[in-house]
Amino acid sequence: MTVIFSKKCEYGMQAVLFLAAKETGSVVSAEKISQVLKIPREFISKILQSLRDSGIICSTKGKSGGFCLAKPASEIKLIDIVEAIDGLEMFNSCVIGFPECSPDTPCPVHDSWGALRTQAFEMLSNETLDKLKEKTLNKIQSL
Amino acid sequence: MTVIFSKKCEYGMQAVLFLAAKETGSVVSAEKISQVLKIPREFISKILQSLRDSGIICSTKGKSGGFCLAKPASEIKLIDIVEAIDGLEMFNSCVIGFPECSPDTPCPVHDSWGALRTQAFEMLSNETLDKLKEKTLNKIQSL
DNA sequence: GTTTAATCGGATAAAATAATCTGATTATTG
DNA sequence: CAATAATCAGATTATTTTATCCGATTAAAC
Repeated sequence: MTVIFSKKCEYGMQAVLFLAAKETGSVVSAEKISQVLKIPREFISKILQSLRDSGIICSTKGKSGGFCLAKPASEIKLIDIVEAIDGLEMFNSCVIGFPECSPDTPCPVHDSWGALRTQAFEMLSNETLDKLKEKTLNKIQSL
Repeated sequence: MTVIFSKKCEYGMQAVLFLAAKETGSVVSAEKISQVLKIPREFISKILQSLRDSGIICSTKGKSGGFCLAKPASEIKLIDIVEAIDGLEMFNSCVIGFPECSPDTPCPVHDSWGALRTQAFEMLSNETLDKLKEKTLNKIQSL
């Protein structure tokens, strides 16, 4: 194995990036997202529901219903999606699994790993969805 | 969730670091490792067996048997343990789960994540067990 | 040689994650 | 108002990962 984010989180990021790449305010169904991103339909539905509960996206029911961003793409960061689905523990836990890895009782790679982890956090915090729009469109076309 | 390495891999790294912190040639039983590192005994046994199959450690059977490094601590890197247990795919797969993420069809964070991933790989490749010996001893005392 | 303390190997169990099923509700469209 | 197309909620199933059990084998110590 070796996973950074859970499947839920990966799919969630893909789906929200997809929504952000659409014209503002346009509504997309779970079915459509499932088809374009090749994610099992019922699974992405559940993930979208939880992201709605977290306030990142909105949903409308009924015919021609679907999902859209809950706020401008410039105000949503990748780290928000990670936090909503997987949580932020990984940014504060030991990479080799020792308990209570802290400056007082550091693991053997505490400092070197800590630096990397901070960089990863900052990257995910800097990347807002609008900045990624064009690249997202390109990637989606290749799927 | 959000995991870098599997539990197996985390435990494996801890155990091999522990062996490397002992005097050269000393043999440690799975029971002892389990107690010191607080890892379920039967589970760490299996992990140690697989690391022996990978040639990273050796085992001797019978009374006063146990495990020890298969080569000098200066010749074992953390990445070797990761490779043996979790494999190296994570260093070549998309962080947000898109298929075929490559320079030709990059995901929206391909470049920024790629740089971090390379740094992580290099860190794990530079850290040999002997360099980490003292820090390992300190950490183990705090458990 | 018998006891004891260890690994070994194969099967099994438990827990977590990923995915699916089903039926209800909601709202648009004709 | 009936048909349709969507979300919603709860239950269930499947798969993977984590952990355990048990009997066999091995070798040291007495």
